[in-house]
Amino acid sequence: MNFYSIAMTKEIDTGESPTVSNVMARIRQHIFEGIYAPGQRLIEKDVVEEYGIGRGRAREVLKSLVGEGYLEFEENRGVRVRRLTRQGAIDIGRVREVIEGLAARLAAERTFTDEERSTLANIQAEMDRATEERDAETFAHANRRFHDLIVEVADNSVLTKQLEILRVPIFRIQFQQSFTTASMGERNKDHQRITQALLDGDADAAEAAMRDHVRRGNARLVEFADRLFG
Amino acid sequence: MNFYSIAMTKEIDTGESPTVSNVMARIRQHIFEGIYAPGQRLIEKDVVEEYGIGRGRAREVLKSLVGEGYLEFEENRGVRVRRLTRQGAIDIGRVREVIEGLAARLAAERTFTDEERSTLANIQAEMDRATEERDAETFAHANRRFHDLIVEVADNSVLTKQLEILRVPIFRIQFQQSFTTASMGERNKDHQRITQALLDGDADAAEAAMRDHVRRGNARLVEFADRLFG
DNA sequence: TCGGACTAAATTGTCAACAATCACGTAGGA
DNA sequence: TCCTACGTGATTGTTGACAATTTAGTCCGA
Repeated sequence: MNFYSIAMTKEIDTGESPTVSNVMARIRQHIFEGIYAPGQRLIEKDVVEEYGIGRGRAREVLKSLVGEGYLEFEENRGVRVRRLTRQGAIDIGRVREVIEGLAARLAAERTFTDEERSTLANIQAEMDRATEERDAETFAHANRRFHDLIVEVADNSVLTKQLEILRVPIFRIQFQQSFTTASMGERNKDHQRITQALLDGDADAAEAAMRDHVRRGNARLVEFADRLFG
Repeated sequence: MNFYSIAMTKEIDTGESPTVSNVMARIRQHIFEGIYAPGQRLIEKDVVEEYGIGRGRAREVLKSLVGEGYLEFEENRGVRVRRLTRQGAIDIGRVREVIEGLAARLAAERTFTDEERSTLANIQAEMDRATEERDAETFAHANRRFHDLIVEVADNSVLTKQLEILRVPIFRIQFQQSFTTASMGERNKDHQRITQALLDGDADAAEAAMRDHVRRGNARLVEFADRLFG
């Protein structure tokens, strides 16, 4: 499962009313891509028109997304895309650290298939190359596939879902930040350590390396956000 | 914040329609207490009558709880209390292990107030006494307060919410199991280690001890559930 | 006895209309 | 100029009725 393709379900273009889960997936994707920005209100009327559903349905979809943590709700004022405070970012970061660490542990505990081994090696090689060539965009893309692969191999549905939600509010910031090549060398060293531990099947090392990696990322993230927003 | 008192909000008995969040809290509490058993369907009409709200509202409340993970939804068949598969219990257990571990770490990183220190010491003393006297009920109660205190001191809103949801589906099983005095000695030894690490402010030790403790609990839980359900 | 088709009740899905509330601009007076 | 009061449009809250679907029972024939 690749969480960057949450809403890659095909459009139903037959004039039929889209399913509730379909609409939810599309809104999630919009939030993820930043089409719906943090703090932006989602007006029921707009959702109704945009997705071609009734208002009752729209309200239920929005309430579900509130429950999942994508949206905030305020009485008589509807919903808006969840905003991130400085403290919230820190809180998320610490939880994300241990969850991503667990993903690495679980992945390392599993016996990799040959295909998984070569996929991992290929992604690592691509990141090495991108680091060498200071190609931030390629690195960012490979970075995503790297983390996704680990979560996929970890094969824990609870972890997958929680991590998806934890990643949403910081994804945009990470994206902007990723074009800073300054940290690329350090980040790739982390990746190499993680990759090695995974291929060795060393769960302790994999978890420790991943936690260090995420912790450093969190520190950069908070610093970056502070520079942006004061 | 004590997550066992989620729905302790007072009844509004004025004939007024209860607030949405109030109803949600009460349903959560019912699920937690097992009044709504896993797999049990929640019929919209019943919810409407039970809580005195309109059906539209009821549907939105239920959809929110689906989003939060308390309920499962199936098209044209409504919602039911989330069921737990064997694999699901294992997946939850592994995530819970690292989250509770993080709670212990965060708690240990904080400087305890005198009041917190004495509260912790009192709970530990109560558990020691209960273990000595093989008083399973007292032990179970103190055990809850112990884990709640740590989460509260950890003071991380993301952690608090995630842990609350993770605990729901296994709470009932833990409750039945808690009257088994067999593991009480072992469990209290774990608690002592955790308490000591917390009072020492040793974050590494606190996290490690808590993770070991939860991992052992998970193992007992799965074994217990297997005996129950085959 | 078994199984399939049919009916009726229960339940969920959908929609439209109306009420309540909020946001915002404007007019009037000190 | 400033501030309050008011009114209007925009938005959310709520309800009820009706449609679609599922569920459960019954009848009937092989």
